[in-house]
Amino acid sequence: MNSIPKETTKQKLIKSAIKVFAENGFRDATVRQICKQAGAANINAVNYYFGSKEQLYKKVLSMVFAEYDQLAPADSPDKSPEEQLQIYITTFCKILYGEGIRDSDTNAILVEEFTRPSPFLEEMVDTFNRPRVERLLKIIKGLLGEGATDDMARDCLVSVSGQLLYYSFARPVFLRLFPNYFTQNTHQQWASHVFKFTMGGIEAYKRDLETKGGNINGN
Amino acid sequence: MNSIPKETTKQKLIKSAIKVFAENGFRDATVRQICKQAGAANINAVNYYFGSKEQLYKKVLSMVFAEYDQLAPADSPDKSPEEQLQIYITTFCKILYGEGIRDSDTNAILVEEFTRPSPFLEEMVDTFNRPRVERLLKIIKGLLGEGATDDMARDCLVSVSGQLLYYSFARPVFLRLFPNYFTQNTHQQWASHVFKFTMGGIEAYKRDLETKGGNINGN
DNA sequence: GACTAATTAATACAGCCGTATTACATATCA
DNA sequence: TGATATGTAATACGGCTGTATTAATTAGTC
Repeated sequence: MNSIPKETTKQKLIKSAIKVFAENGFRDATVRQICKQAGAANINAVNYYFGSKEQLYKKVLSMVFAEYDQLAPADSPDKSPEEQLQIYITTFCKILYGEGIRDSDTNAILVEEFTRPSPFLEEMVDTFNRPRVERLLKIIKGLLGEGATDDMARDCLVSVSGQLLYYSFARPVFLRLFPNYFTQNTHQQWASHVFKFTMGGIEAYKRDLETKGGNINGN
Repeated sequence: MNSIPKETTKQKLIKSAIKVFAENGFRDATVRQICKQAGAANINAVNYYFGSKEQLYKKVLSMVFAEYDQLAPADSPDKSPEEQLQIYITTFCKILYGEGIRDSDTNAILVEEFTRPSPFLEEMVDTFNRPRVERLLKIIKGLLGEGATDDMARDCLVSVSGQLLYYSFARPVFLRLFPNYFTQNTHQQWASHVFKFTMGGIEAYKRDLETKGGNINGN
């Protein structure tokens, strides 16, 4: 009894759905394809277990976001802002590009959702992204030091996010330009570059703040 | 005679196609929608003038890339590397986010192509992106100074591109996090931030190169 | 005007889509 | 065992897709 934790049809469907949604996006993925890839499951399986294609997608989406959330860096208020930033960047690179900067299905779903959002995105952003963003904003503001404005911190945050997400979004183009990159570089290397580069960018603001004193016109 | 430069049906179809492809992507755009939006044009119009939906898309794509290429910053070898970088960043921000950081149809098509490439992307990259990338690589290498490796320049290039492209890719998420941003900020402000931040990042490498001397292990 | 080419319009068609319906098989448990 | 819930399978349906075909209309040229 309880011999093999046999994978249920429902689980197989979700697994298959992640793959098919990743490859084709929500609109172009078909329930027939999902059922077929899930094994012997009949065309009707998606509607039987999830009600509709849309509800299955919502299920998959929340799982993907939750998975990312679980991997997100833990809060470590005892460490210095610099260390916290480093942890943040490193962890994020590992999440996105871990195991040899590979294509990941969950990543593809997130990219699709970012660029062509479904009605569920806003809810996901509020639940998962916002808390992390606010934490990172605080870290960056701490690094900028006295006189730093919220706008400065936000711009620097975008600079960090842009660097971190670049390969997620522009991989095909980048691969055409630098075909060997992913065979020769690891996500750790990229993390260490982003950290160094970002600290340099923040330093530039700090120097400005120090020389200009309380000057309010940052830009 | 020659009174009004009346817009031909073909032109109207292309205009309409840009809009519909931008809104729905190649796969989900329908020729019926394109023809309808082009005015009185019949369902058959796309096939009559372009042969197929795919060939119309290819036409649109090459026009979009060509338009971007035309707007790209001109080479200015008389200027300092720093000025050249600034021109590059400023011009690019204007291309992507000009006229008040708005959504642009051509931009949406490019994003779709970047994240879910069609068979035509590689050709486009070779023709349009590669020359600009190589030019920017040289500028960055010049800024990094002696001892800079190609890999360093490439990483810095990605840092710049990531910052420049962020809003193109992640606009919906960003808007949810900072709803007022685009009403209060201009592309010039973003350009000046990216330039400052990037120069800081490059400075960080320079400092390393100077203190470490000929040390080959950059990271 | 008359003939021809170019364009526009109206349908037709096969194919795929998500979903609903119905029938069948297999567990569950009194 | 037999009744009942649960899962699986086969098929049907209306709707939309890209494209092809055919007919009607317009523009251009002698």
